[in-house]
Amino acid sequence: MTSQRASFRTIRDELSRRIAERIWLPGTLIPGEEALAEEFGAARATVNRALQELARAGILERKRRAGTRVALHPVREARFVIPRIRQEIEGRGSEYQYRLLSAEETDAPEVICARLSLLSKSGMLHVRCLHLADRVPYQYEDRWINLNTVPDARRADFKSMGPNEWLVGHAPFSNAEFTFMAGSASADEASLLQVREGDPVFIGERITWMKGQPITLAHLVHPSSHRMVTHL
Amino acid sequence: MTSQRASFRTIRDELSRRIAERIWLPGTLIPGEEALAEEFGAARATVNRALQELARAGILERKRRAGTRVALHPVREARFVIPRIRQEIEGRGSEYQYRLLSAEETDAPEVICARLSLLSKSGMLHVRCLHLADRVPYQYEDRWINLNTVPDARRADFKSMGPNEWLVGHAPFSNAEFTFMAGSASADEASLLQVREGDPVFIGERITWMKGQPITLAHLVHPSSHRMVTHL
DNA sequence: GAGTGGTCTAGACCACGGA
DNA sequence: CCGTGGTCTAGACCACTCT
Repeated sequence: MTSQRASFRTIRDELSRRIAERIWLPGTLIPGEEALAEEFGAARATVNRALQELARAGILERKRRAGTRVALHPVREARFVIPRIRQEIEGRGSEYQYRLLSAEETDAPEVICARLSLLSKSGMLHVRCLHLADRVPYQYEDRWINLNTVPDARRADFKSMGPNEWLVGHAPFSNAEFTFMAGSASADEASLLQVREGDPVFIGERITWMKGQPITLAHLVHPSSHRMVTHL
Repeated sequence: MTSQRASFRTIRDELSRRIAERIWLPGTLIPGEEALAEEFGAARATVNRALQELARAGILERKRRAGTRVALHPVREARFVIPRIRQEIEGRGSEYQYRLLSAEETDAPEVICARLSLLSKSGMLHVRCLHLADRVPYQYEDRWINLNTVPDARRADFKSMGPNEWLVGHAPFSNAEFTFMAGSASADEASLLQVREGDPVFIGERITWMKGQPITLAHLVHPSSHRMVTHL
């Protein structure tokens, strides 16, 4: 018996409760949309929306003809926000500062070409900069921008605005890959981040594409005090 | 002119295209649902679904009365799968091995209590184990389980099954926090992971709750060769 | 108050894929 | 084949919020 008026939210939460409280065990075939619609006194479309949300969250598995089952091996996903460095820092109430270290058009080394699946190593813009929070080094950014895809970047002024900030405003991406890892600070990175050489660093790498054309590869290095936190 | 038959997918993609190709610039107020429905020859509900998906993805911002705008500061999110270690390793075609190092009921140290907001330090199960891929250390797991929330864990046998595997089957969580960071291998961790003491390690920490009750805190340490990858 | 998005309904047809 | 989920429609009412 559910006293609440029908709504995809209440239905979703009630079904979610039945799964969490193990009334429906993993692997159980749950009633069809029609049956649930009748039970909750709702339209099938409403039940459908509730079920789709749970399926998207990974706690239900739906197949035509076979029906809907409680996921046996819930492949749960979490989300993390793709931070824009200025917002990230200012959002915590810290003062954001930016320092351009270098920006030059040059040939890309082998590693970079390979990482971006580039045929030609020319027409690349190499930008290095530092982001600070409350005057303390927060992130060192080493970025390659593909001028063949984003020719406008040649005229961009990275003295006052970080390349990420410029890119979100001028070159939207359709596709991205994020990699996170741990590494050791090189001599350069150490002096910029004010840590000792060889100290652990948290590294994020992003590659973005627009319709299959690589836009940019960003190598983002944080001191080991950095935390990347997300909730589910 | 859109030649495709109306469907929330085609509408979504077409709107997405207009934004990506800067036909609608960030901040633009786009036509209302009714108008779009007419343009695409679809019902308003169909347009609504397309718009909702784009809003959820962060590229549109919708407000009642104010209409729908192209997001100025697209707060984009990416998803990552919460891996179950066995699947993660076997999914790459590697052989999974598991080794229990210790499991004992003991008082939790201050740090752990604080992290879990626990009032009492008793009734905690401390489990340490190692996960290997192709006989190479892959992850060292140091976990605290709250027996007050999950009393059944006392009778669990962690000799053949990792605590994560046991928990997903016996104690679903309603809420979780994930933290990722870089650190240095302690002497213990170094010998277990077969790296040198002080070498960088990639650390993941998860805390899970069931209805506000803390279930477990897992501290997961990977050698620095580890990569966490996700796409958008 | 009024305009916009948010949700629900009843009915319909379609597509997939298991039996 | 045919039952199940996937999607669409036309219409309706509601909720929020800007003016």
